[in-house]
Amino acid sequence: MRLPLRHPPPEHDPPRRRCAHLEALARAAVGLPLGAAADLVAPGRSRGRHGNALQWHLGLAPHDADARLDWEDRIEIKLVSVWLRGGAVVCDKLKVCDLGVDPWHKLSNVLWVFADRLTRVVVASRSSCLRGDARRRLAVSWSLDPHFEQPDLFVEARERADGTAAPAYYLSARWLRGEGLLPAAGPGIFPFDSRWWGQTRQEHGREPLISVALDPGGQQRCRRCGGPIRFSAEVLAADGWAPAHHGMPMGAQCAPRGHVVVDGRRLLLPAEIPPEDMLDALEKRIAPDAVWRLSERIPEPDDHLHDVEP
DNA sequence: AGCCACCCTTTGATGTCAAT
DNA sequence: ATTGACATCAAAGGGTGGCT
Repeated sequence: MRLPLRHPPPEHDPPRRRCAHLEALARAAVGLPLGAAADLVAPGRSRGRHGNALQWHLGLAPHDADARLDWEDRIEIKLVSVWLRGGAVVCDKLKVCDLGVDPWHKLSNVLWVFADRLTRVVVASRSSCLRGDARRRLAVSWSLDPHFEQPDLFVEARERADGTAAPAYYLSARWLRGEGLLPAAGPGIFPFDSRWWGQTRQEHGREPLISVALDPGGQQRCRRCGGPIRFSAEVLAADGWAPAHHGMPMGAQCAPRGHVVVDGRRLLLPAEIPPEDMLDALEKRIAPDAVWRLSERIPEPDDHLHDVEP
């Protein structure tokens, strides 16, 4: 059920906020797999676990929902899952905040971080400030009928048996595409087959494990346990990834899981982290106490450039 | 016992093609 | 050329399963 917005749009542009430290971290995050950190900071299938993992990598505490902006109360950080459909990059609608919080403030200065839906590897980041025409375009949502006129910012309430609801602000997927925020198709963004993913996860109770195919020929040794992995070379060539069959012997980590291979040549590797560290994290070949944190590997600049208008 | 930054089903839009 | 049956595709929106 869609409801009217509670907060009217602002009539003036918000100040533009930036932080050189956050920008450096965002640049370095491209190519970073979030799965290993998610296992560390969030329980198995909790919602938003990869967003929590990103916050942790940026040096923040995995945050709870409140009205303050994530980064020094100046910049909101939003993780958006993306995948390839029909050759184009797409995403889902995105929750902004609960109905009690002003969404215009949340969206005033945002660092968007995009992660591939299949691999949970960060593929791009960009900053936005809701100013000028962008602000006026979104402000139109205030006067549109929430049901019939498809506003890009809307309130959605969930009817429950007891009549209560937890309404929240959402941004439409159309808005992210229309504003040109989504990254272009390129390395690291794979097609996603939600049917196969959902079925496989249901069969095994957990998300499938990823292996990187360095030789696209159709079989290789598992780098976690040494067991054989087989997959269709044709599917790998066509889609960049393929369902995989892990034969015996199988290690304790591999046995209870479904398996996927992704084409190593189509991965997006990080610029500031050694590729072998990236592959260790992507394939979950890393002990919980050894998971490295991006913020500890990226030096903090002396000047965060808070007061400079770019 | 609630809760929910997911993901699947439904619905509507668009494309294809053969019969008039 | 026009129409309608049928197939295919993507966006909307809400239910549900596993979490705290």
